[in-house]
Amino acid sequence: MARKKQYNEVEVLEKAMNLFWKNGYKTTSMQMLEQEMGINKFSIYSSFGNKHSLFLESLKQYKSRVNTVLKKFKNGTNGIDDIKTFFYDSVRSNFKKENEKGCFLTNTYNEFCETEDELVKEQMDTFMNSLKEIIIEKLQMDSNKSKETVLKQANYLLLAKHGLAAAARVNTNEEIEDYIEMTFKNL
Amino acid sequence: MARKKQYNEVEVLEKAMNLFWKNGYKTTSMQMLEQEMGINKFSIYSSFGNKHSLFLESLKQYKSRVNTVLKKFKNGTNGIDDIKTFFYDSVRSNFKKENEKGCFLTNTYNEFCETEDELVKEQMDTFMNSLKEIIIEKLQMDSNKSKETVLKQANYLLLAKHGLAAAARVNTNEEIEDYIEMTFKNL
DNA sequence: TTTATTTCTAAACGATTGTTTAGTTATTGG
DNA sequence: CCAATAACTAAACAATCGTTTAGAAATAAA
Repeated sequence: MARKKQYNEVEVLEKAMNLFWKNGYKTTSMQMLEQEMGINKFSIYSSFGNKHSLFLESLKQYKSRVNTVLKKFKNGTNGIDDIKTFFYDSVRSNFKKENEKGCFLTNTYNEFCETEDELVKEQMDTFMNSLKEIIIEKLQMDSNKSKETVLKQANYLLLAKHGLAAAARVNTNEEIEDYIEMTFKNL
Repeated sequence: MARKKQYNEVEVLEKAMNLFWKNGYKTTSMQMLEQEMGINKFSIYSSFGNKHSLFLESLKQYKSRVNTVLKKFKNGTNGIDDIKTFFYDSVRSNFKKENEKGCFLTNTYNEFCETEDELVKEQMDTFMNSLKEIIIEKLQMDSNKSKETVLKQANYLLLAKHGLAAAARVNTNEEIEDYIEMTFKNL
């Protein structure tokens, strides 16, 4: 028995996510969010609480999107080749778009690694850990590898993935492709 | 015929650099700088102009420090081994310290890559270009490599260096060591 | 149509941002 | 010792930050 919301909460969250993704947390102001989301500050606060919780929601939204890629990754049966495909899939979204924003999670990791924001760090860690698990799983498919080698290579690939995500913002598609190919030559 | 400065400009600049290095530009406030540098806002402004120019000075200070490592790198005669040594030297400072701040230039690159701050970008580009030049030079010492291979490997190493710097903030010394060894396995 | 309830607009909130200014303190040269 | 000059302290500046609030507009049920 009252007025209806004139916006879709998922749609405006998606827009907020893209803005945080591009500019980071600190640089993105409520004024910018207002403009990008197309709704009033009041509406933002009534739907998402405050800036920080809106950021956390954006992170979760991103993770649920990434989860699709992660599931495909997990379900593969080709060992190292699956990891390579995952690397390509991770930067694939950037290949199409005009503006490369890298990986939202990695960007956030870099922005928050000196802070004491436990909520954000928690979001990061759960993702990194599940990623590491899958990579180890894939590497273990090759029965020739010792346990030590598996762990060493997993660390290598995790760090390479982190670096790739960071570098994907400023490098060309060709450079990125070369990098991935070279990375897997070493295994 | 007047009062003397009660602080050393190079010393306080070094302290400002460390704060920017750790927290980035946006997160570091004048209040934080006041406290860290141990001098009043007035003194900061009279010595360095404003926050932005203080940041640029901090970048230059960092670059001049890195230049020592870069010169050693350039003067080597061992080709790829020199590059590897340079990679180790680049993260060496982190090995000792309690708090890993990564590479100030890479951190800045990541923070500013979506902005239009030409002065900061200029500082970044000159460094990246000179780095790429040296890497190509080193790779060319191996006369077996084709021109194409050299360029491809140079791009690979530059991206790996970028990624390493980004990851060095959140990874352990062991992981970093493993990563570098793996990176140079098949060049 | 009226009334209750919710969403909207827009202005204002206190706190913090980077920056400036007025006034005090200290040091140097005469 | 005195006067001139530079560096200090501390308060205030306007602008912007994230956040809240009061009142108008709109919609559903009676």
